[in-house]
Amino acid sequence: MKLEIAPVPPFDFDLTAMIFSNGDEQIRRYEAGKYWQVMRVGHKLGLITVSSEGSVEKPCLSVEAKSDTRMSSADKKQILKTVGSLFNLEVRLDRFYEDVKNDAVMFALSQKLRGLRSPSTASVFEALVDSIIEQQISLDVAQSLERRVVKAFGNALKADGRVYYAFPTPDSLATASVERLRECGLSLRKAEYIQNASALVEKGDLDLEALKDRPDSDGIIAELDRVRGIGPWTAELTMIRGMRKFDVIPADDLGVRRCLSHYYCRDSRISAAEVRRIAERWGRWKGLASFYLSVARNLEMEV
DNA sequence: AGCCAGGCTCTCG
DNA sequence: CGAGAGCATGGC
Repeated sequence: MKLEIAPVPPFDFDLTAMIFSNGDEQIRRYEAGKYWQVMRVGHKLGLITVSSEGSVEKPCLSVEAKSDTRMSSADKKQILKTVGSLFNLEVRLDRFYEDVKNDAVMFALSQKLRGLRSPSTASVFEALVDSIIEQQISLDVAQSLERRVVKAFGNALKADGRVYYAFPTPDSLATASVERLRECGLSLRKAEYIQNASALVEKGDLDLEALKDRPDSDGIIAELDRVRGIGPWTAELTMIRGMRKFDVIPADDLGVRRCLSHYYCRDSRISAAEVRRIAERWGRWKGLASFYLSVARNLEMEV
């Protein structure tokens, strides 16, 4: 089954999908112009493949879905919505670029990365769990732990003779034993954090999707902060990746500080306060701007 | 080899 | 209370 999406330009699908890929072909991967991952569609799973049939300025996406069962029209609608969320298609990049024009560095980088969108997760829960896993350890380590958790607790979908995995549900992580979580390489603490937070979500005591709709970012951070294992860093990362709240910036984040310092302070050591001061110029786009900086740094771009 | 990596909690003094 | 140890794995 094939569907089409014509997003608001600009959108550089290939650049965005490449960055979103976690390199594991059973979870999500971008290869030879095609991006794929398993999605929840209603109560079933579907393998979704996305490719670009347009350009950065005239984007057009082709979306293909494979499932064990037939897709209804409601299913198709949901697939389109989820793809839109994953790639943040509703974000008005043109306004972001317009709003950072007063910042020569950010403006130059945003021109070079024109059409890049920050990837999001299908659920807030996924962003939360990922963020907990990523606490303190290097991204390489975190990614390997994430893959193990997804394969151990996520639902499997067989398609074309291969097995793919969807991100685990709150229920599956809530009922997972700490021992089995630890077998994925998680520390005792993180295993407890994840199990506990998943149980809160499962019981309805922590309604992440409802939190997402709250307008005050400080309130959301405060609410998330009450959960064991979630501090400001984890809350902010969850908000950026899972809720599309770009008015926050994880100022304490080691990577954010390094990137920001590279482009604005000649690689000198800077404090979180300094990060916040500089980030003020990006207004409601702080989170997106910091994402642009990290990508630029990874691609070794210079202004 | 050993040290550090996109934090956070718990335990001391 | 504020400071500091402890945590897991992988890369350098």
